[in-house]
Amino acid sequence: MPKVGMKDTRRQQLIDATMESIAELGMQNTTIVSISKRAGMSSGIISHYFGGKQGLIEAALRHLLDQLGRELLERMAKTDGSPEQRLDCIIESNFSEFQRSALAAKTWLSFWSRAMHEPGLHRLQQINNARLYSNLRYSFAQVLPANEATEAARQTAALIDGFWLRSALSADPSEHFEAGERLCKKFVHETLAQARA
Amino acid sequence: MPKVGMKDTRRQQLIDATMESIAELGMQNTTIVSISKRAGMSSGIISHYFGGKQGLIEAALRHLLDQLGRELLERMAKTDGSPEQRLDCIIESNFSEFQRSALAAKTWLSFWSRAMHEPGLHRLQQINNARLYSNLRYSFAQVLPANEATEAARQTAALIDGFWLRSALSADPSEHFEAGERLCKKFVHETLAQARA
DNA sequence: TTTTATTAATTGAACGTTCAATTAACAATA
DNA sequence: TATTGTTAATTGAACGTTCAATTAATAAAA
Repeated sequence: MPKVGMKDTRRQQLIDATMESIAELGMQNTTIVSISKRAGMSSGIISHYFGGKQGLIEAALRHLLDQLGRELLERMAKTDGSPEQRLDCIIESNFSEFQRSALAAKTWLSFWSRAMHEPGLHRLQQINNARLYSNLRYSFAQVLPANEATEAARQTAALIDGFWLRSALSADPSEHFEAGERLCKKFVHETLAQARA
Repeated sequence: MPKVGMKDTRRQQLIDATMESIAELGMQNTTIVSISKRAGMSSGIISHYFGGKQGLIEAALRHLLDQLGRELLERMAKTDGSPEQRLDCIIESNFSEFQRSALAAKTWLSFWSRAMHEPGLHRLQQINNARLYSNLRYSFAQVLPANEATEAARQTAALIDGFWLRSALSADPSEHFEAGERLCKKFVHETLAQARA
């Protein structure tokens, strides 16, 4: 059965299976059996590749964060540097196709909840929060005075997370995501427009 | 040891202990033992009063929701009926002293996460969401045209949930809560001011 | 005495981890 | 080319732990 050089493939398959299991069953009911079954492997392989269940959970969150980061870089590269466009980019990458899938959203919310009581996850979570905030603040600060930029960035960050949360909990996440993205942009544009007036 | 008429007292003590345990240990690590120990009782009492752990969890969420609802009614009674003041009331009750405690916030987020996969909790969650949204929409609609009121209500609801979420996850929840309340009100007031202009 | 309230002990299922055994691919040897 | 030795990949049963639920026993109140 074994082929050499399967390490990266297997790790990715297990991470995918982890997110599927969390999205379907919730973190509460996700076990190493529910994960390994979905990946078509045995339960022991998880400890072999990730040192244990906890290691796999953290690797899965790291994967989500990486994907979000890469998404943002890609979109940023395609625009000129105007604050308006950069802010749109940030919003879009947070609501992008990848995020839009109910699978990722549910997984993310499960991580959020557990992050409150598990330092490893909490650290990753805080890094992500800080990155979103500082990206927003940087662009606002090119148009608004310092303290107003701070407030606008906080509001926008909360708006994004809030729409996300409500979408993940709603019966029809994708519809909610679309409305959320639109209304986040609306807020940003009106905030900028008011500054110019 | 047993006294008659202890039912309501014991039930409330167990609900309080449940929220303490969830806030301290997380839902993951909250067991009937961790709850009953905090309440100074034996583990069997939970099944006796709530039919089991799940029944207690749902009762605790119901208690949080009731408290939020009562908080809102109280504040509403103290104001005139202007849309501006009513909106402030809604925001204040969502950020009130009770909510501000890290204990409630963490408990709430744990519930949110589990609500995705447990129909009983999900139902309670949706009722709460709908109530917040319709309260907001009603007040906005007295000043704004229908579709703008809808959008403003959605944005405000997302803002509240977003600040909440970020506060619960932050190192210093109470400071975040304060800033959140202020920035939610700022959004509402500027939205109303723009409509009048 | 009967009922209500409560406890302490017990049970059985479910879970994560570990590890000896197995398999397949590869490399060296003849 | 065929044989053999080596290693990476993978399995799944066994183990110890933890948990929710149940049970039987106990104590106070009516």
